[in-house]
Amino acid sequence: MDKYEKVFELAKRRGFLWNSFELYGGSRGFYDYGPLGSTLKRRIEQIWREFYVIQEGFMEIECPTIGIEEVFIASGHVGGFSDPLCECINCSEAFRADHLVENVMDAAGTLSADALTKVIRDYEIRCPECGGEFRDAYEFNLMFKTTIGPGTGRQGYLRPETAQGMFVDFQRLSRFYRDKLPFGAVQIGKSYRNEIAPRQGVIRLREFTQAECEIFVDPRHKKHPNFERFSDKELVLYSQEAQEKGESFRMTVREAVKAGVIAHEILGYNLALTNEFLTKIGINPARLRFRQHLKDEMAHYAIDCWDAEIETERFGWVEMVGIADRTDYDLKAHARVSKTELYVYVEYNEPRMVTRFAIKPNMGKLGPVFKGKAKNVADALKQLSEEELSKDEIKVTVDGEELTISPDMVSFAEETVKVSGENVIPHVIEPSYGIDRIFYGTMEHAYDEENVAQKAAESGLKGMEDADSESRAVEAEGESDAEAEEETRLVMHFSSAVAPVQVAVLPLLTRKELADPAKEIVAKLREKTLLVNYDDSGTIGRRYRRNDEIGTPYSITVDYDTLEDRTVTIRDRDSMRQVRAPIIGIENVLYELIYRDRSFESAGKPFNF
RNA sequence: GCGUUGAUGGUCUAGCGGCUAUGACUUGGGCCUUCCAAGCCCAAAACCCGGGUUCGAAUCCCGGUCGGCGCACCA
Repeated sequence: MDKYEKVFELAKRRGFLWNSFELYGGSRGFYDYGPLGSTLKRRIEQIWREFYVIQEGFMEIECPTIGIEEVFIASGHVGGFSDPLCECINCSEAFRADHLVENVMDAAGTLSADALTKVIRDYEIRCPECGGEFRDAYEFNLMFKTTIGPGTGRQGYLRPETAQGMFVDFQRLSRFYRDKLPFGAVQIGKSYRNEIAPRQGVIRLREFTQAECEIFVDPRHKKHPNFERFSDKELVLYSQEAQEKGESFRMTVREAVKAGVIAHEILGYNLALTNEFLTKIGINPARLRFRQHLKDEMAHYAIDCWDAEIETERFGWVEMVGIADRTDYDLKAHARVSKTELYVYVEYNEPRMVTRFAIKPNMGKLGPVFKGKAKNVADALKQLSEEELSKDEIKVTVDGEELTISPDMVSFAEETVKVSGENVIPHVIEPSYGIDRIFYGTMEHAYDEENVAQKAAESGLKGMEDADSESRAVEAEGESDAEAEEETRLVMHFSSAVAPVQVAVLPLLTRKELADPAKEIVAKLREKTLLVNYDDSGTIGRRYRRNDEIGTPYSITVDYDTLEDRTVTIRDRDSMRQVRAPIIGIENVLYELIYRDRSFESAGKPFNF
């Protein structure tokens, strides 16, 4: 069993992840989040909100998961989010049609499926596997199609990314932020891609959750006002150059921007922010790096793009977050298709006096002469130079017809006007998070198997060595060849910021006199909105193990001393140490342990070590 | 999508033509005055789906679904 299998086994068993539609045999590319999984995922998302919405101030919006066709025509997904495929008649192997004709054609990637079919026929291209002939090439679009409304309805698509919603709402957002750059918006939600072959569990799904942020910035000033916050932060960078050598390096954000490794401050700031986020939710910083997209891998419109990748045991380095400078590509595309200008008016610090050549066609005279064409004539006149306008007979060409205009029909002059600003199409900086992958990464990086005896010795726990040697003696008597099996415990080292259960409350024995105070404590903790698990089933050791497995950071145990002095023990998951603390105020102590980084030793008097 | 390989309680697994399908862990109820799996009593729980061969199929054959791996794909 490799780590992926172990993590999945635990995830399934403990209610983190289940295959969807299992009752009916399942369907690839879909997963259910179980009770603990949903909670863990929501807590990850909530921390994301704290970063982007609360700290950065990019408000959250929510758009439909179904989009109308125009949106994806503009975004390029209708035309470009597909690949031309071609299958062999003989062996049914599928190939990229454009790859097949690459050797005989230039720009094969731009050809339609029909054109590709023709090229394949003309050049008699055969299957590289078996030499068979090919069927016609066809486009396989990765978007789920649907119909809006009854009958033939209107063509709709399930969104393949949440980003388009922010672009489509650009004008409203700009207004909301009082037309002042920079501003941004985020969206957390489901997106859909009809993957040809989903694999690797939750790494590639057909329905998945994205957390995307679109930051609209002034293209001329890509400095970050708060750059100092992270400028001295060291990141592990795997730049284009570094990839050639195959070795990543550490560098501060400031240096990286200065050296041109990272394109600009805003991108650098956002890389550091992502680093902060991933580390906070429990990604191992030693297995986290930022990889720059290679030139041919980057979208043609992007200036620079970095993926936050984490190392997993089975899949190697996996992309978790993409952080790109998408320039003005998206806004321009939507402007073109919607025939609406999308820009922000940016005022100058000082109004500028601009001298320009102004042409004023005299519509009162042009109108009667040219009737319906007058407007076009006026437009044509505006294109002329001063020299051409100074002639006795001015000639313009309208709809292929050469017309002569007398000089009194148009006036022109140099004029000086005050210009106080200009229209700017913002550039978009986009951090885009794959929540499901991050969820898996959090699980894998939290997963650990520990030798209990060793752990107990490290933490200086009393009484456990005895128990251990006793059991060994029993085994040795029973079976001569039995190796003294070392006890291991499965433990999820979730950060208490994301742990789906924060405190377990355990009566030492299932007896009313212990259960009552335990339930009292549960109520107090819940009042502090802590996530509490009450568990009275099985021996105390078993319950500690159970909670280790789901990553509960703290366990409170009620024993018979509790009845004497109203104190309980608090156990720390990672060290397995315990302290004794009074029930009064226990909810505040736990709250501080979880949210205020209070040290465990300060929570009470040492117990059993 | 192609090839390959697998699918047995919640989990891992034995069985590979023949009565009520193996075992472990887990789980539920109870016992237990004391803190880190394997204490005691009791209980619950499985042959992926559909066809075929056969007197008889978890077991053999075919198809499907799902999982692993390889190829292809991954805006």
